Amino acid sequence: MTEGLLKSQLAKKHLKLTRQREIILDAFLKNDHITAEDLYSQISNGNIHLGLATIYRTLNLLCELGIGQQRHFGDSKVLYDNVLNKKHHDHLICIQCGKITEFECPDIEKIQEEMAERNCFVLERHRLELYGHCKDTEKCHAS
Amino acid sequence: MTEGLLKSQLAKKHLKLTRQREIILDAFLKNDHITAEDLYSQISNGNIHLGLATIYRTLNLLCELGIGQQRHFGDSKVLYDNVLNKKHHDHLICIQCGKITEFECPDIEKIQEEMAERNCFVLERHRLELYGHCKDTEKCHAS
DNA sequence: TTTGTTGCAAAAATTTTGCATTGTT
DNA sequence: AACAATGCAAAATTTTTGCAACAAA
Repeated sequence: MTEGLLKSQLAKKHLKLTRQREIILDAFLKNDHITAEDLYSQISNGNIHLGLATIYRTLNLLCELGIGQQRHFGDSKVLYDNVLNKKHHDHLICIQCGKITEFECPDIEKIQEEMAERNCFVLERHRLELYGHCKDTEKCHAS
Repeated sequence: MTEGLLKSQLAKKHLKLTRQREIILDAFLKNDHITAEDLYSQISNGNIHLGLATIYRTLNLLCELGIGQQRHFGDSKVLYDNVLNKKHHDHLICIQCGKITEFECPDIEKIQEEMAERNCFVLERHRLELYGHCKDTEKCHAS
């Protein structure tokens, strides 16, 4: 299913389906947000060796195909967000444990449209990140 | 006035007021958002030479003092946002001309609080960026 | 067989750090 | 005099690129 997807997406651009691309897509889709380096480690742990450059190239390719999206979240490293079969969403990031939760909020998006218009601006896309403390684990319950 | 501010802020931390720090603060406050590299160029153009490392160190210091804040905006370079005497604000970024406009929106912030709560999350801060096309100049009016 | 892809190492790009020297308090 | 800051060059970090060998169409 995903293999088929990848293949057809690649075919459109006259690109080739390689074993490496299959491996990377598979690993990528098992995560919600991951860095190139971490994906590299995950794949290495499965005793498959791929060059880090290939990971970067493929991750960027997945973004072009609309399967991934780059995010920052204040870190120096880029996180690749798996957006396959997902609607647009924003993120809650726990400052303490690093947990990332996705959410949607049509109400906010509506107001954003208004804000854009008020500023003579045609909105294309947005990025909203909420940082705070999650109450999920003991170490994360808010003070 | 700003000199006094800088001096007193530094004194609190047993840090010293140097000519370089004055120059950098002055230049920084003339901008709303700027990269370290660009600030370096601006200062160089005034025929003053400072090391780039000093710019970085001082910009980071200004962030610790609450005068600046780091931002990403999707670029690889960090933008330093001048927040002296400003309330919290978010940003509209023009994809075409790069223009950055600041805005506030209490309505959105209210909903953010609700979203955080609904997700068992204590909100600390947020980051909202709207990307699109501004209608200000000919080259930027939306299609 | 043609063209795209990989792996590696080297390069790029951005930011930080070590250290001797200099400047502030 | 004591301590912090600067400048420079070197290092660190993250990502991209060139190119020869290889694999897919």
